[in-house]
Amino acid sequence: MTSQAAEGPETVVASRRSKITPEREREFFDAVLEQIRECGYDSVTMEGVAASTRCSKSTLYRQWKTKPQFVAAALRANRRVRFAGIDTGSLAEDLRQAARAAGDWSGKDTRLLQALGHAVTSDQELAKALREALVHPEIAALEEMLARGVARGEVRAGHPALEYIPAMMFGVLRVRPVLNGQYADADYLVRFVESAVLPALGLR
Amino acid sequence: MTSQAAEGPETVVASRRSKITPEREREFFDAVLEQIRECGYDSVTMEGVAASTRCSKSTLYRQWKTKPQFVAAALRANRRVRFAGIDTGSLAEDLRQAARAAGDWSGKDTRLLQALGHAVTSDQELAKALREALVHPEIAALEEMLARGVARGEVRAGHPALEYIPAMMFGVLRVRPVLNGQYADADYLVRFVESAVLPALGLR
DNA sequence: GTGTACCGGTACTCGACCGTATCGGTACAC
DNA sequence: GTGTACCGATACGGTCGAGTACCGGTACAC
Repeated sequence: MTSQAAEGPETVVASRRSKITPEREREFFDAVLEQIRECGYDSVTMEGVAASTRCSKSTLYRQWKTKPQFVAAALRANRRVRFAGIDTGSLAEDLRQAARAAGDWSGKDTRLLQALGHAVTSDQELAKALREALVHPEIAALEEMLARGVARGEVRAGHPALEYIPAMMFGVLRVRPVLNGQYADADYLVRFVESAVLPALGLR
Repeated sequence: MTSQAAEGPETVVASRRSKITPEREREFFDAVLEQIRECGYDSVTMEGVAASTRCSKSTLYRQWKTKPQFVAAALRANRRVRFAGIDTGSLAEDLRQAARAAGDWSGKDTRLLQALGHAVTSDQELAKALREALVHPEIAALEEMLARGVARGEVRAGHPALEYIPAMMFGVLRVRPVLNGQYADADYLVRFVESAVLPALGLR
């Protein structure tokens, strides 16, 4: 519904939806994601989002049929690879930089992932959106790093630890709050890379 | 209210609450935890628990004042150390057995942790109960293993990876579903210990 | 047998939110 | 300037669950 293409006589549809600019849309998306982080998925209401963005509930329902669809759209719009473009020529340094980059976003992303973690078990589209927005891109970037390291001969191909590096990075990021009561910051993650990830790979 | 002590003339209060036996209580607790795993914390209703255990809402509210208190009580009653008593005399083998034990409970605990993960941010008592039921005991057991390994000289005291082992184990357990779409079973975790944890500690 | 305390059932109030409908206002198209 | 389409506001009916109140039944104490 966001932009039900075709069928418009000949003028492009985009010109019709005059009011909701992409910037305005971002406000809606930012608002809903922030409310999810703060109150959890279930507690987020369309009314709340409407109120906090000073728009009307009708406006939201005109654009998105249901809450999960709305949230999924927000996630897709939020897609962005945290550590894309990291390529220092050294796997160890790549991983350190990835850790730093992840640490800078840790709080926001962790809370979002946590808040949505259960909702996705009951909504396929939401699950897909979450994976494509917050999980897959980062995993793919990590795997590329590792592949480059292998290609350069820094790590033997088929090294058993390779398979677990993404899970380790993500996992530590994810559970630190519940273990230590604080989000994993860049320092913590870099030290983790130095102390556990690199040794596991036989690096350094 | 569960047992508002004192003041009873002289007969012990326990004899007064004749009907709800400890076994019956366990039914309530099991039911609510199961519903949390399935539907998430927010979606669990006292009505639902009452219905599924064929008791009255009044009965639940007589024992526990609010939903979070009820859930917290259920968690406390559920406390149990998954890998207590593991002590093979070898750190590597201890960790392997811990991985196996964790894998056997992976699905249940992971779902519970996930479902409650966000609710705890808004209820202190619930957070404490969750930590004491599912997190701290396991962490403590892990740290004991590690301490024994250090004491036996298998790992140098102050080894930098030591600090991260619990987070690694828990983290991998926790994020596997979102990365691979399946819970971490015993095999996966044992291979993880072999491939990443032990090498990180310089073992094996 | 009598009393008591708690159980299970039902009905209730109250508040929150969903999703819809209605309406006046306004930017933009032409 | 006129028309149109969408915005924001508000109001409404419907649902659902929290928590409370009441009530009849029953196990157990004595």
